[in-house]
Amino acid sequence: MRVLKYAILGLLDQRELTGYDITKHFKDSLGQFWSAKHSQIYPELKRLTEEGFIEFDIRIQGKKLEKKVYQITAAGKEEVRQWLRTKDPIPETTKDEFMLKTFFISSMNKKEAADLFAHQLLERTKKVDMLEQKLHALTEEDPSAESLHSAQFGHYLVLTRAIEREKGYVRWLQKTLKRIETSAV
Amino acid sequence: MRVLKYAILGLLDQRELTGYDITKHFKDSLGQFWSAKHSQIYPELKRLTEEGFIEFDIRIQGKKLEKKVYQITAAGKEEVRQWLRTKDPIPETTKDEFMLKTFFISSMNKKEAADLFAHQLLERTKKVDMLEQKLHALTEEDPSAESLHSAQFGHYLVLTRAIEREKGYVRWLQKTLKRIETSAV
DNA sequence: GGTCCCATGTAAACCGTTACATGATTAC
DNA sequence: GTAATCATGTAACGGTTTACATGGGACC
Repeated sequence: MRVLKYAILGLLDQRELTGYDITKHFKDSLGQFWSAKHSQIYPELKRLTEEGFIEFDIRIQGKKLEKKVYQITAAGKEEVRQWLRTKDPIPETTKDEFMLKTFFISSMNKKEAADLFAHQLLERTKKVDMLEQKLHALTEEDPSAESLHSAQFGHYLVLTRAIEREKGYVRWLQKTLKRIETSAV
Repeated sequence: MRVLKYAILGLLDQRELTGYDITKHFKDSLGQFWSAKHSQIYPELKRLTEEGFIEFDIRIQGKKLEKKVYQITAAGKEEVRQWLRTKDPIPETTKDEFMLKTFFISSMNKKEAADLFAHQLLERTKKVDMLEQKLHALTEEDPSAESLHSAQFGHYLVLTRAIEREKGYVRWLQKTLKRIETSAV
């Protein structure tokens, strides 16, 4: 598996980055589909360096703050390309605690179920708004982002996918909430 | 968190089950949104018994095969109800390795990207078919499953949600694949 | 001087998968 | 008899989160 390995190599295949920069990328749009904490990233960077897939320069910020700027090696580039070509089977399970609760809806009364769904609908709607603002900011900044040849195309694709995923969720929540509310007690 | 704890308590709140039965449930429709292997389930059952949320009877199958049939206790029922009422914030990240690769589309050439998307489209389309067959089987077996008051309503909801989730993914894949194929080299 | 952000690490605990291990029952 | 399924467990490993721990830089 070691997906984090490839996530880091993929990012470093675009530009040189510090561990801190990588952490920030996982808090941005990419974080909709993959993320890791800095406590996992720093040891992985150390390991990838030992394996020869990446290298670092130490740069001085200000007076004496040392930071490690990582670059991908030729071996690292080959490793990333091999991973990108690999077609894995799709996972059986995509974990979703809300849907687990939904499976147990017969253990809730009508009000409890309606409250749960209303809350989830509100949260997911807020998320759609947030994502649409991000997409707006991206296309403002780089109007060519929707083109295959833009360096931002991957960024554009994950945002559009995240938006459609959340909108689909919202539509299903609205439909199901109505069904719960209009059914006889 | 301990979501597996609640998944097991939720299942046992519906009916008594063995560890083996619980394992099977995670391979069924519920497995679209939560699952665990038997190697995780048996230790969790032991722990929940020690915590007083469940109990078991030993039943003899055939001549001497002993099986543990677990039942939820009053404390377990209260624990499940408290969890079902809890409104958690939605997770920032839903891990999806294919979308991680998509984010790195600028590291692929046009053919590699088209191949990757075509494969994913095929796999997701097969999954939609499989899920629709399951929904068909469910509504054949219990035509009242779409009603809030059916014991199968939770089962019906997870299936319809899984189908819509996968269909949304398929539509986005088709749209994006077309965009990749029709763009200039 | 304080607050927020930049920057890097380790340790412990927890969650999850793969592999190891065993044996009975059912249906053909 | 033999294969598939029922049934239960443990051990080792790997991935992920939370907490611990430290210090510099930029801005007000």
